[in-house]
Amino acid sequence: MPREVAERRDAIAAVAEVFREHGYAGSSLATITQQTGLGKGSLYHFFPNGKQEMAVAVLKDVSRWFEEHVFTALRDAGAPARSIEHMFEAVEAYFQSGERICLLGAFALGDGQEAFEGVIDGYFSAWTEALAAALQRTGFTPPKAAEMAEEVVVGIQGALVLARSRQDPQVFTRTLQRLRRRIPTIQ
Amino acid sequence: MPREVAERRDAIAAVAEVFREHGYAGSSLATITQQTGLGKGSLYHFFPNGKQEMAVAVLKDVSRWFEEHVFTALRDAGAPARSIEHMFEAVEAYFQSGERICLLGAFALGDGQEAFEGVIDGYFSAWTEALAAALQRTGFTPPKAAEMAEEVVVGIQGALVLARSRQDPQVFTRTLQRLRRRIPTIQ
DNA sequence: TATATATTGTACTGTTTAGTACACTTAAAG
DNA sequence: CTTTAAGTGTACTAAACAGTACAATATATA
Repeated sequence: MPREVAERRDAIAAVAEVFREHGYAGSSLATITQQTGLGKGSLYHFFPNGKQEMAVAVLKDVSRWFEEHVFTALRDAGAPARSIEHMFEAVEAYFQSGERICLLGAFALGDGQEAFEGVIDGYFSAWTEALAAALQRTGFTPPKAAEMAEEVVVGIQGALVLARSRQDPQVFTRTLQRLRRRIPTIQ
Repeated sequence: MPREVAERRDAIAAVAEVFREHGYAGSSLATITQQTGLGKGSLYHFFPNGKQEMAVAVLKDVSRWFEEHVFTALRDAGAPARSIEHMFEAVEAYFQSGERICLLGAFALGDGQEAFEGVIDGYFSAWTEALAAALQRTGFTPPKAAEMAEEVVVGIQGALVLARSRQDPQVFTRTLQRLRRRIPTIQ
């Protein structure tokens, strides 16, 4: 009866899209099976603890992606200006120029499942601190670098909220441009 | 059997708190009755179309509050700098210095119920445009005023996301201070 | 080909879901 | 005191819910 054999990795990516569209509480098992093509058998095979485990896996997966593709470069010793510009490009690509929301931000504002808190906090902490470190290496004092890092992460999250609210992705791309301009040491 | 008689206005405020805590899909009728103390009889008396009507009423109520207490003053002819400073104070009070989230932002990122889109878009449009008008009256050119208005609203929403994510309300108050400083014409 | 392990469909369970129906109670007005 | 309308509790329904159990199938290794 099974047509294809899937991997947990693919399952996570597929489930992520469902959560992105309907939120955590709004994604029923029925919705997830339909939209991913994975049956309950597969889902509970990969995620024995059910929906909550799916969500944690998805959030950790997003977090890991940013760690690998963005944060690590920001922390690296060389070329801070370049790693910051790379961050902006990666962010623009990841959020599809404002058409995609941030799952971690959405879950933070949504139902406050305690199980998600750690991952969400870790994600934003890692981002802010890695960016602050890079800004410091471009010449800013530690407090100024921390302030600017917070401003950038805040701006990105806020732009995603507004882009989705007004159904206007350009709010996001405009904001990224504005934030870039605000960092003189990377021009 | 009924102890007290309530009004629709009180019901909206009570239901709003439930949505704020659990999100739309995460708020079951059982949760709502428990947390508000209103029985199903009362709820369906005030909101005959059920949960969706409750949510629309709540969102419109928040929107109306901002219209009355913030946007109108921004659009008024006189004292733009004062109305902008008043906006920052009202916003800080309304969101309880970062401990409260924005329901409209949360619903925008959550399950994309089509019924909410209009209210959400209207809220953010009204805010951005009213603020831009006030900024223009302090001396900025129309495009510069529009850009700054967007920056402020984006910043506020992003700060609410981060404050909740990191369980650190000070992200919000810090951001408000930073945004204030960025508008030289109101100092 | 034989065996072991990973993966999957399906039928099932008990609970929770949103929403309905309606009798009842309260508060206000005459 | 009576009448009316607004507000309320409770019992109910049918559908949807998360999760379980398990036999059947696929894949890999030997």
